[in-house]
Amino acid sequence: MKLPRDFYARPCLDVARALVGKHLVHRAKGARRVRSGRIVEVEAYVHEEDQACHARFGRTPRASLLFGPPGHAYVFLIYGMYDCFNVVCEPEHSPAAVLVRAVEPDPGVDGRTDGPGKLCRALGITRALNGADLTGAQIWLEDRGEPAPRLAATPRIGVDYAGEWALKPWRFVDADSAFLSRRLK
DNA sequence: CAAATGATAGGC
DNA sequence: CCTATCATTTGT
Repeated sequence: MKLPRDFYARPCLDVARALVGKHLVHRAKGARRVRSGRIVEVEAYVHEEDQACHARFGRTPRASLLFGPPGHAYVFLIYGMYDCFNVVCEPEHSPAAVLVRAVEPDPGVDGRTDGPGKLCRALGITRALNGADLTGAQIWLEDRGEPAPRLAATPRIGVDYAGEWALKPWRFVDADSAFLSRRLK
């Protein structure tokens, strides 16, 4: 079942934990098949005070989506060549998002999906989807009724510049997955 | 370990 | 305007 808007209108850390084990599904415009994967790794980015969050500079043009209503895609370009897919959560005016860092590819998906840039490439997710409604027909998340995974939490990857915020254990993974962007310690 | 590659934000 | 930086990936 497709996750409803209510799912996203909760505290970011709750949404992040709940997303592990759900499936990210993309139907490219005009495509007859979807490309999807089971989420095994996410990170939470929580409010302006979180010095790793794009909302730390306030409501800039790029970050404005984070301040908008929940249940929308936030896709940005990183290092000039990779897209990163995020889910906007929490009520309007409360900037927060969950970055999807790795999925286990569902059948029919080509290419690796064990990293935020790689999964976007393999699923065909680009900045054209920035702002897309996740309750729509283009891109969404769904619960396939599978058992909840065993979760582990670690600090977030690649945010060393964020000082004490870099130490928060806000990366959540399926501890039993072989498709993580990095091994668990 | 360093290159690739371009949008973004803050500073001047 | 100018440029350092960046929620990464890949190859040496």
